[in-house]
Amino acid sequence: MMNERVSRTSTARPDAGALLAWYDRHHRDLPWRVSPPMAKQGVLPDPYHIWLSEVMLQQTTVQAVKAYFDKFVRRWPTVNDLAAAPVEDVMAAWAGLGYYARARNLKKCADAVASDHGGIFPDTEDGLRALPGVGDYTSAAIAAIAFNRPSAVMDANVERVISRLYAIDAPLPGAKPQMKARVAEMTPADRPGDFAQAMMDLGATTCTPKRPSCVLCPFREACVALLADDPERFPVKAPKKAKPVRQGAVFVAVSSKGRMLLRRRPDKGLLGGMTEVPTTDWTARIDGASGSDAAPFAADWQPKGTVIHVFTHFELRLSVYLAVDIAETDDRGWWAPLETLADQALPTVMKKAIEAAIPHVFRVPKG
DNA sequence: GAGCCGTGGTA
DNA sequence: TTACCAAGGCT
Repeated sequence: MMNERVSRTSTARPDAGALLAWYDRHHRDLPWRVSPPMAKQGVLPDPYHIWLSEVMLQQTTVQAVKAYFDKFVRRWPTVNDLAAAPVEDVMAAWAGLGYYARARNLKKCADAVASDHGGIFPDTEDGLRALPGVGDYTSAAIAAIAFNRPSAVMDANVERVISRLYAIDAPLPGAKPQMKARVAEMTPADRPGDFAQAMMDLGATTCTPKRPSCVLCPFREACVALLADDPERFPVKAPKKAKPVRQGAVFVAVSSKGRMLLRRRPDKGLLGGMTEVPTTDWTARIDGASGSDAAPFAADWQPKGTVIHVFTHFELRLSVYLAVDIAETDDRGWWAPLETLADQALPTVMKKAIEAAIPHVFRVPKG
């Protein structure tokens, strides 16, 4: 034919079938997932497992989530078990995973499902979207994966795949609606749950941010960014702001009975509802060390160096002080035996500070 | 819409 | 080392 108007300015249409075939061969085996052969026989996963994993996976890597998912399911096998648990236990179990509002909302959501829905998760996107901690992405993901509904599921992986497939120049997050419309038109009525998981697996393992493995991609003949030989240019994002530096001091007090003074942070805000050692406010950096004059009480505070911890929107430099053989008179918190520190709801920054004051204290054996 | 909200892995 | 990024939601 004479239809040689350039080799191929137009590309093949993205084929959901090709992606599903790729998924059948290259899917990841994950603890909460039903494998493709089972899924094709109509086996659906436990909605509780999918909900729990999806909340844990928000802005968090699969690698980090696996151990926490196993721990939660072992300890609370059903959503009713989680609803019956004290929120303090849930926060302590979540400690280290970050974004602690997720843990508070996880508990609220479990309570709502147990109380208002008889322990049964809603099976529609709108019904799920009304639950605490379940937003646009998570409601669509649960509806698709746990209930096989044809929801348009779009996370950061899918955004990357779609932005490259169509070479979308508009920057995120403004381009989200445009991208989601593309996802919706691609989502098949058959196997929508596997399709959603396939898109995310593809983004995580093949259509990676750097050096994507385009030669292995089921969309390689349709991808406009690859045709232009520059997949790494997408997705386009707004530039990020520099992180300011804040500083403060923390005070690790150990009593003559071998217990450490701990407190509970306010429910709202940074590390909300989590456990801390007494600390100053974390303020914009000032010249000169903050010193031990801001300690919760007078004692022989010994400087134990500085801990640097990077949060999402600022870097924190904490001066660590230690005092020992203290009388347990401070009642603005509780005195915890050192061998129980591992059971406390201590976020990572606090564990780092405590470890700086007392090396290896988290390995003090019980009994 | 934009800022807030953790942590650990990777290049 | 620095920078980027991860199955986002809430206000």
